[in-house]
Amino acid sequence: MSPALHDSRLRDGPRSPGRRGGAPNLGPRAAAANRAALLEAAREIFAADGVNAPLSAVSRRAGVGQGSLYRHFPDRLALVVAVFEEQVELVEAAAEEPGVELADLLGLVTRHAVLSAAFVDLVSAQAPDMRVAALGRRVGTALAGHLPAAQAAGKVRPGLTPDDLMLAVSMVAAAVTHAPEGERDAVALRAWELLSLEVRLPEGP
Amino acid sequence: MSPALHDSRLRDGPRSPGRRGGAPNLGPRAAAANRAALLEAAREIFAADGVNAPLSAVSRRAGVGQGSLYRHFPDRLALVVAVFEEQVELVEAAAEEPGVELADLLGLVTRHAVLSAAFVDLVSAQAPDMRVAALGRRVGTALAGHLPAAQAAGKVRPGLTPDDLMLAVSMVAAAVTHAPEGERDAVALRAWELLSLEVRLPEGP
Amino acid sequence: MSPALHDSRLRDGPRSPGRRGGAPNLGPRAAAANRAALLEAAREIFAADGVNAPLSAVSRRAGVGQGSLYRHFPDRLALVVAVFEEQVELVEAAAEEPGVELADLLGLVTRHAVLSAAFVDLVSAQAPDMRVAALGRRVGTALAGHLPAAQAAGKVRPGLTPDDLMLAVSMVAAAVTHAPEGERDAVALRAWELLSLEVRLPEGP
Amino acid sequence: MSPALHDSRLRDGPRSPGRRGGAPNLGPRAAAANRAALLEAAREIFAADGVNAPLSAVSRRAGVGQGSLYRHFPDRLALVVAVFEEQVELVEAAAEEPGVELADLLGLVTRHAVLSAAFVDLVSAQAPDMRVAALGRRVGTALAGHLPAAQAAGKVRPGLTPDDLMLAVSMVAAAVTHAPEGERDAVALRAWELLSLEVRLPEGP
DNA sequence: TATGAATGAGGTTTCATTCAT
DNA sequence: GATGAATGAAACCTCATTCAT
Repeated sequence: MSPALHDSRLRDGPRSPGRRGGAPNLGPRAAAANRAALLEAAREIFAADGVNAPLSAVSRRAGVGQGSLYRHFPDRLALVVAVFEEQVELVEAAAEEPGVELADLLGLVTRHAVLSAAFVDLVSAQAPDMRVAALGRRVGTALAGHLPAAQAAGKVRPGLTPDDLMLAVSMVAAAVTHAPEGERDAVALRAWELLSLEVRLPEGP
Repeated sequence: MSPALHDSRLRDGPRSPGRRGGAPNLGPRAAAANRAALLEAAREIFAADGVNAPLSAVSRRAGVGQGSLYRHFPDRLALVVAVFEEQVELVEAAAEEPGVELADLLGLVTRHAVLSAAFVDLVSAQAPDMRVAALGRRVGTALAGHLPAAQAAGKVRPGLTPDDLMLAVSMVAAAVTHAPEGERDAVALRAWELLSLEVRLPEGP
Repeated sequence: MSPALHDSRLRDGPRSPGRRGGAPNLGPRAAAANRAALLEAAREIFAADGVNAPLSAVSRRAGVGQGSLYRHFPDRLALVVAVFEEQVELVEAAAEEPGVELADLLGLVTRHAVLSAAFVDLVSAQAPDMRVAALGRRVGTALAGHLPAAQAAGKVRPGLTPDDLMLAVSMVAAAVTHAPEGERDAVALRAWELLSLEVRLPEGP
Repeated sequence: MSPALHDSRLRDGPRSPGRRGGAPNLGPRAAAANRAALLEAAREIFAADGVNAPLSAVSRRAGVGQGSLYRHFPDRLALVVAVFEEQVELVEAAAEEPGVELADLLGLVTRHAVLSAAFVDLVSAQAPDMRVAALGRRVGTALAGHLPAAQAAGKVRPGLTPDDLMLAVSMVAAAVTHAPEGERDAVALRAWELLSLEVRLPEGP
C-alpha cells in the first residue's frame, strides 16, 4: 500500500504479547543461548529438510519465538550462512593442523556433507549469493592448500586443479545427500573411489 | 531465498484444503456474488477503519476465503480502487443527468465522504497511486463540467478553478471524516458554508 | 521534515552478541535527556510516517532502549499526546504575546500542520481519546481568544464561532496533509483563501 | 530452457467476471491434447523452477484448467513421474539402437540432466517414491546392458558395477545442476573425466 | 470431461509489549 | 532507571486441492 494512503488516525487497539504459557522471557542473558539454539536447530532442520525448510520449524525446534529468530538472523540466508560458517571454520581449522593431508580434509568435508543435506548447496561454487559463495571459496582455499603436497606424493592425478577439487566435493556431497540414511558412508567412499581420490573419512556423528 | 538454493527434492507432504465447516465451495457460480460481497465488505470496513484495515477482516466479513479476495483483487490497492470506482461512477452518472447543478454534485460527493472515511483519500488529487489519482481526476472532471454554469449563475466566486473545487471537496471530506457519527451532515453543511459554496446534500444512507 | 527519516526501516540488529558495549546505563541522570530525545524522535517519525509508525523506530532514532520508551510513555497515545502538547504549548505561548492577531495564530497552526502529518489528528476535536481532545480544545481556546478582535476589525465574517475556527483549521490541516511535499504552503494559503480567512504563515522549518 | 519461463509468476486473475469466454470446453476430445500440453508445460516449468514449482503455473502454461491437471495427474508426483518417464523412454529407446555404446548413453543421460534441473531427483535411486525409484532403475538397466561391452573394450575400469554407473550419473547430474547456465556442458564433461568415464555428449537443446 | 473459482492451512514477516538484568 | 532481547499475535500472501457447473 502506498505510504500516503495511510490513515493516521489512532487505530489498532493495544496488542498484547499474550503472556500465557510458553517459554518465559529470560532476559538478554538468554540471547547467546538462543542464538546457539537457533543455529543448532537450523543445522538439524536444514540437514533433514534442506535449506528451504520452514523457518517456523527452526524457531519451534529451538524453543524460541519467531521474532527472536528474525532478530538474530534477519533473513533466511543469514541463517543458512551462519550454519555453514560453523562447518567451514571447522574445515579451515583442520587444514591448519600439522600433518593433515588432502585425504583428511576431503574426509572431513564429506562428513559434513553426510551430516547436512544442505552442505551440497554451499560447496557448489555457483551458489547465487555472495555470502554463500564466499564460504564456498573458503572451503576451496582450504583444500587447495593441500593439493600440491598430494600431487607431489602422487596421490592425485597430475592435472587436477583446485576447481576440480570443488567439483568433486560437490559431486560427492550430492551423491551422499541422495543416499539413504544408513548407506551414506559407504556411498561416499565409493564415490571418492570412482573419482580416484583418496579419502579418510573421520568417525561419524 | 535465492532460487538456486531450492532443494528440488519432493518435500511438502500433500496439503489438504481442510474441508471442514465453513462456507462450502459453491463453484464458479459464486464468483460474481463473491466479488460483490467483497466489494461491499470492503466498502464497509474501509469506511469504518480506513483503507489500511486488515484485508483479512474484509474477507471474513464477506464470508469468503482469503484466497478468493486475492484472486479478485490482487493487491490492496486493487480493492480500494474498485470500491472507489463504484462511487466515482455514481458521481459521473449524476453529472450527466439533466438539470443537475454543481451544488447537487457537491452534495453527492459529500454524501460519499460521509459514508466512507476513505473517500477522503481518493479525492485528494495527490494520491500516490496512478489508479487512485485517475479516479480522483474523474471526480474533478465531473465537477468541473458544471463549474461554468455555476459561475454564470453567480453561485461561486469568480476566480474559482476546478482545482479549487477538488481542494474544497477534500477539505470537506476530511472535516466530515473527523466528525462524530451523528453530526456529520451538520458538519458538512457548515464546512461548505465556510467555503462559501452552495451545496444540496441528498438524503442520508 | 528531515529527509533522512527514511532510514527508519533499519533493523535493530543485535550488535555482536557477547559484546557488552553500546550506550552505557547512565542511571537516572539520563532520564530527562532520554525523554527529550524520545519526544524529538517521535515528532520526526510521526511527522514522516504518521502516528502509527512503529514505536521501535522511535526508540531507535532516539538512541534509547525500547523499555525506556515505555517507561516514559506507557502507551502510544501517551507519546502522541506529549508530542502534540509541545506544539500546543507553542500556540498558547504565541497567543499570549502582545500584538498577535488571529491571522498569526492560524498561520502558526498551519505551519504545525505542514510540519506534522499527524497534527491533523490532534485538531480534530473528535479524536478518539480524551487526552487528545483536551489538547484540541486548548488550541481552540487559544484561537477563540483572538476571535472577537478579528471580528471587530472586520477580518472575519460576523457569525463565525470558535467551533468554526477549529473546523476550518482541521480542514486546512487535511488539505495540507494530502498535498505533495513542495506545494504545501501554497495549498495551505489557497485553502485559507477559500475559507475567506486571513492568515500569516510564519517561515518554514 | 526457454527464457520465457519467468513469466510463471503471472497471476491467474479472473477475466472480466461475467464474461463467459475463455477456452471452451471441448469435451473428451481435448483430453489427449490436454495431457500432452500439461506434460510439456510441466517439463519446462520443472526444468526451470524445480519439481516444487507451483502446479498452478503448470496448468496456466498449459492453457488448461487446474481441475484438468488433477484429473490427469492426481498428485504432483504423478506429474513428475510422467515427465520423467518420457525422458526415460528416450534413454531406453537409445539403448536399443544398434551400434550404441555406453558413452552415448551416458551422454544422453547427461544431456537430460543438463536440460532438466529435476532429472537429478530421478536418477537418484533413493528418491522417496516407488514410482520414481522404478524409473531410476529403468535407466540403470538401460545403462547396465551396455556395461559388459564397455568393459570388454577396456573403456571402463574392471570392477565397475551397474550401481556405480548410477552413482556416477547422479553425481554428474548434481554437478551439472549447480553449474551456471552457460558452463553446464563443460562442467559435465570435466565431471565425467574426473570419473574416468568416457562420454559422448549429444548436441544441445 | 473441462473449467476455474473457492478454500484455508501454513509460511513469512512485523511489531507492541514485557521483563531479566 | 536503562537496556535490549524475547515473545507471540496477527497481518500478509501463496498454493495444493476440491468441487459446482
